[in-house]
Amino acid sequence: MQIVSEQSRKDIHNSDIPVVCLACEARHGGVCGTLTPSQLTELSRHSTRRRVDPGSEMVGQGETTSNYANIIRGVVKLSKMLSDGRQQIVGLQFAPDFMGRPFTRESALSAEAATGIDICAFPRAVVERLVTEAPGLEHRLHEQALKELDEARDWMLTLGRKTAQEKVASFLYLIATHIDPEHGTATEFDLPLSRADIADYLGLTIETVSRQVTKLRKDGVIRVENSRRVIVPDIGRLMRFAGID
Amino acid sequence: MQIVSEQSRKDIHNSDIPVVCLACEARHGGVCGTLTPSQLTELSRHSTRRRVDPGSEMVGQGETTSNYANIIRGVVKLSKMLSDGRQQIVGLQFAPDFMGRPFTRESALSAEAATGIDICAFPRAVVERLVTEAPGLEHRLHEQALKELDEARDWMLTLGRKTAQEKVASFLYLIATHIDPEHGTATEFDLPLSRADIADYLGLTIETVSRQVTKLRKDGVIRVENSRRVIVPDIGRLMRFAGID
DNA sequence: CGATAAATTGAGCCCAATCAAGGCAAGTGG
DNA sequence: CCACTTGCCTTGATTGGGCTCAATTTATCG
Repeated sequence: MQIVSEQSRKDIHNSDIPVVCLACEARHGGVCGTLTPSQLTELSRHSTRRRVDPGSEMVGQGETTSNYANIIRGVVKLSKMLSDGRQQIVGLQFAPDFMGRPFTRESALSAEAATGIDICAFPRAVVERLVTEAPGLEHRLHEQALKELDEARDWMLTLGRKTAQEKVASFLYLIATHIDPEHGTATEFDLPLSRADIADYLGLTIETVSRQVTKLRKDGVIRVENSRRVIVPDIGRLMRFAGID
Repeated sequence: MQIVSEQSRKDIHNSDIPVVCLACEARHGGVCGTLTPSQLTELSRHSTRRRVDPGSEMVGQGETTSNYANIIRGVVKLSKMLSDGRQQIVGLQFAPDFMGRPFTRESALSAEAATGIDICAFPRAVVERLVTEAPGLEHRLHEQALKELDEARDWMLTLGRKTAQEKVASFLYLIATHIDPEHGTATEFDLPLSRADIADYLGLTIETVSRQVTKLRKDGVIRVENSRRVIVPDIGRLMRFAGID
């Protein structure tokens, strides 16, 4: 985790918005959109932009967190582990999601970069003070929590009741809709997760994931250029294989 | 779903708190705790107390919701269904939880009374107006959402990675800690869910649930008075069977 | 190119699902 | 009061989907 930019965060006199925020890809999508220019300046003064390599752990299960962050680029996986090493990914976060569990110091899960990512990190104290001053900020965080809750519950149905085939199809559908939101009937994308990660997300083994991908390919539901690149000729057909309506 | 009390909700001149709220078991635990007396009066003016019989559906998947509610007594199960009928319970709510998904009109899940329950229901419009006036209310709803998110993610680990034995033990542990919070090392309680519901919550079949309960009984982890009443002589041992630390 | 990790494929097994039968308690009607 | 039904739970026998273990193949990278 190396610091990429250390340029001054001071406000610019001829603009209300801090320079670092002006060029930020998460300027409107993250939590920043609700802040006034002066609040944004205050936040940006304490923020640091970081690049994190794929596979490196950002927060460990049970650790005390000192930061919140916006994801500027890439995919983060949130996972939980049993004492004997069995692991379950409980959520994926895509740019420009907000990362961090408000109002709790100790993290109940671990956060790891699935791909290379860029984040904009803020000290928890600054965020928590801003929350009390800007009701719009808490509202935004609330909505993000509700979105994650909806996603978690959707995934519980997948984990508890779907077959391996449906699970893999559901995962591909999830990625398709998140990576390539303006898809037509056909779409194409790179998987942000390894087979091992996909297995941990679906509650399966690597081998089963691999076999089901092969099966979907043989059934003509997907085409596989290499192990990461996937082409979906007909999203509706993929949805049917995923058990979605 | 019959209306139990229709008494006047008007404020009493010699008290700041509405009468119906004074005697309410959820007065402090639900969302009401953060409101000022006048806001509480406003809310209570539009609230209706209802009793709902076990098994009756309160909100259907895909329906438009018109109400929020506090659970005064009993257990509510939140579930999702696939088109072919496979079902997964994605959450349980106990008194004095708040029920309802803020900021969304269409429900993504169905809510059904697991036991007999009492609720205090409010029109969504009243709640949503109060949210804009009382930042403390949004904060309380936010915390409830975060709590539910934590619980959902815990359960994802159970659904995805635990064995049938561990799942059933995890369920018993969950109920033990929610029904009888001030337990010592031993505890005893009635299961609020039928075998079919437990199966839907654990992503198992009723037969497997039944077999695992029998197995836990034969292993001396629990004693079973009748199919509903369970005695746990040693919570720590149950936790170990549940794969918790 | 060789080295190492990631992914695929195969063979056999095991845990939980399925299919089927029976028990138990509460309710119903003759 | 007893036969019958109904709902819920348990138990047994069998099947099968996904796991385990092992061998190859394919990608990645110095």
